[in-house]
Amino acid sequence: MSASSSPLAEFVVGVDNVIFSVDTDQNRLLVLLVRRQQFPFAGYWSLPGTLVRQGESLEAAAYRTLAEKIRVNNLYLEQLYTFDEPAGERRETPRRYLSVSYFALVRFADAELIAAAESPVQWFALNACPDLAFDHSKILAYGHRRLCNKLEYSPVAFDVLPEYFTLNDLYQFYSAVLGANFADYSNFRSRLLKLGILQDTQQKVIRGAGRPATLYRFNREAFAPLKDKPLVFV
Amino acid sequence: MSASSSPLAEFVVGVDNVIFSVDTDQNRLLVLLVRRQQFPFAGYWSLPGTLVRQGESLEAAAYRTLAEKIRVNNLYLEQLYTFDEPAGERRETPRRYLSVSYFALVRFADAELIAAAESPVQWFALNACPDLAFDHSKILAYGHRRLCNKLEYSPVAFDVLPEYFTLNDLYQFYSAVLGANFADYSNFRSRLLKLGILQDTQQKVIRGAGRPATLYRFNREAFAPLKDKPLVFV
DNA sequence: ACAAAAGTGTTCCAGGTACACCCATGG
DNA sequence: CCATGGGTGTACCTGGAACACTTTTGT
Repeated sequence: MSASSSPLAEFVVGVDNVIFSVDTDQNRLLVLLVRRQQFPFAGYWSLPGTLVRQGESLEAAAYRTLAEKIRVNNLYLEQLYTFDEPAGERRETPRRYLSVSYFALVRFADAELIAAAESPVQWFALNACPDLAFDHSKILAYGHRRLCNKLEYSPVAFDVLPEYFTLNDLYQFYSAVLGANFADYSNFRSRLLKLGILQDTQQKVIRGAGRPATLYRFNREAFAPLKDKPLVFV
Repeated sequence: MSASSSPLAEFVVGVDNVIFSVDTDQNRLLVLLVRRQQFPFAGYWSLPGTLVRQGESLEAAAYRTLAEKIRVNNLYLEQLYTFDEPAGERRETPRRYLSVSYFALVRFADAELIAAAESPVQWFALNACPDLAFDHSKILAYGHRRLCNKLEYSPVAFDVLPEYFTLNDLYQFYSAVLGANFADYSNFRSRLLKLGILQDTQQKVIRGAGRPATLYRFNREAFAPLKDKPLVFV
């Protein structure tokens, strides 16, 4: 804010998105990557990103990047972290680069990838992810931690599940993200039901053998008073 | 990353610090503010901030701002959030401004304010804080939430308490930040002691009337294995 | 002797864990 | 009638909340 003794840096600001989705059928946590075509790191996979344009907010840039790669109706998005270029790699000419990363969770069912010949885009299972360009592996790891926390303390899952879901869908969702090392199914059931935020539509759904499952939906009104209370979903 | 159809924004990047400290004697949570002298918001108090210089990392800029205002040996610092200028207030000429905020906690005992005639700097009790310049009140609120969370899930308190402290010091510290509406003293005691991360130096200290208190110190070795386990301090 | 501060112990209860078990459907 | 997945119930245990009580100092 003060007149400085040494010259100010001029920045170009980029936005990089960590876009997660969960394939509940296959019980896999997915991340969206694009294949770079240009120098540097040509041929490497990287997080979808863009540079911020004049008059465009950071968040708008994040949404634009997302919209260029997939068509999706239901998603959750929040800012993740701002990464400096490491001092070593920093090329001060002509302008310095700053990456503001965003974290998104999208509904898998209606996420439709926009295939472009020049920039292939693809879901990767998180545990079968290649080395990424730049410091994107670091950003991805950071995003994964955030995802786990979000899931435990806030109802993001419901932004991204189908409107009507079974308790088993919900359980699959959680275990895909958190890695199967959490509460067993029946305890998960009772905890969720006791919260009183799931509405029992009397409908049943049959999937192969076994007893039909009840369809539930998330009850936003019932959840509202619990917002930012310290409640735990797993 | 792609050649864009509309021109890129050029940024100047600033760093704004939310610097907290705790006066355990008076049981007050403090935040460091500076009084602005220039337009805009002349006369208002604001968070200490600076513009990022060429070749200077974000974090380095945060440390520099801190060092310009106070001399302190023990502190904790981490990035908080990156704030866009709201679309309304955004003046596109000549360059757009981006604020990366940092969050710091410093040891009160050895924090020595650097008084400069041109820019007064002062501790404010958080609950007696004036309206701040720009959107700094919003940033401050965000920082306070982060502080509360950090305190509950990580041992930042020990970065900032004196090396030797009584359990009551620790309790005062927590209640100054979290606002006295948490566990009572004796439960706090037993929980902390049971964690096994406090080392009982056999020394006692007498402060006025009452039974002498045991001095403890934080045992980093004992804590290491518990790192990033989900453990709760309050 | 009494107040003040440190420190210990006890009782009660909510909520998590780990199971065993019952229910409804397809093959 | 059995395998499969959905759903319920129970017994056990940990850990927090509240609070009574003891210990050691100053005045």
